[in-house]
Amino acid sequence: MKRKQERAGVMGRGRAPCCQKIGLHKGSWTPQEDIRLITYIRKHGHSNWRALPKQAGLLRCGKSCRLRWINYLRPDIKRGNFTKEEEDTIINLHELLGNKWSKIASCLPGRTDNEIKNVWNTHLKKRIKHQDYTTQSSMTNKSWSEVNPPSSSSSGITFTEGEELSLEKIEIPIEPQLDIWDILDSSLSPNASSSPPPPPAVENDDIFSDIPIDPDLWSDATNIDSNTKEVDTSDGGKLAEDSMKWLAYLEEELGLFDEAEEETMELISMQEGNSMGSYFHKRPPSSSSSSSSSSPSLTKLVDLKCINA
DNA sequence: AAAGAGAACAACCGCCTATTA
DNA sequence: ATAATAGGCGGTTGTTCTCTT
Repeated sequence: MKRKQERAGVMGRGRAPCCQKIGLHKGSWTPQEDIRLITYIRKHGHSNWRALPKQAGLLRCGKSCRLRWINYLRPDIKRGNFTKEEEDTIINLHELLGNKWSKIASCLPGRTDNEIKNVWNTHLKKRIKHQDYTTQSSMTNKSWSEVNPPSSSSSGITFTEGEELSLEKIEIPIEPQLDIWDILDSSLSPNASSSPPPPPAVENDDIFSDIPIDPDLWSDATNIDSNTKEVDTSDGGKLAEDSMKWLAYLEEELGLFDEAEEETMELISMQEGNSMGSYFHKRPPSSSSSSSSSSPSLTKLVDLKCINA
């Protein structure tokens, strides 16, 4: 940390910081910031990360917002332990691509490059070292993939004889990818039984009233485009209700639950066990790595040309 | 029950690349 | 063709959690 401070303290030299404004928040994101970011992106999208924090009223730099969204808040993030299949896929792809985490991540839907990088650095690397060690005595002059041929029951990546490193296509088993917003929307139907309320199409700005914003910090932020506030009042009642449900759900997941809102939460408690919950768990249960209970239900052909490009 | 060690994870930093003016 | 800018990527670090003693 000290080194960082010293480095940061060298003004006037080197590359300019991405954020000119001082006074921005750093470190862990608060639940309030998360809600603010989610709500803003849900409503306006994220076409311009640099301008986003200003317009969303966040005291963060755009990069920080982007990272938070991509690595944690994105609705299609798959959280929880990596399956054996996913781990084997990472190992195989790392063998091919090296530390190209984003490319590896592109072959693992729902996983982020950061997450994959962490998994690799924490235990996959060790596992490989161990495997190398245990096989060293009997195997010589063999690549890792030769020593550890992917079986059809593990990684799902198929190596055709003679084309080990020139894959055009790799079969990667993936979980069926559900659009979280579809899941949420489906929860509105009378028959829906296990999904959280849908995110609102319109934000309720009142929820931010407790978040102090320094008006000077974003002094040029007063021109938040009111035209982009696509408030559709034609169905205002339902939208407001959706907003309440969605925000209440977020608050519960983010630990902001207020007993005074119990009434609202009753709506949500009926939907426990929903898949959305996994997206907001503070931290997945202790990851003694691979779960053995995965059952890939889809096999996707991934065109590795995108990787080679 | 407390302390220490190690593991896991979120987030930051700075460089690189693509895009735009 | 060049410079400026924003987005993306990979390496690294600090904090928190879990396990062991």
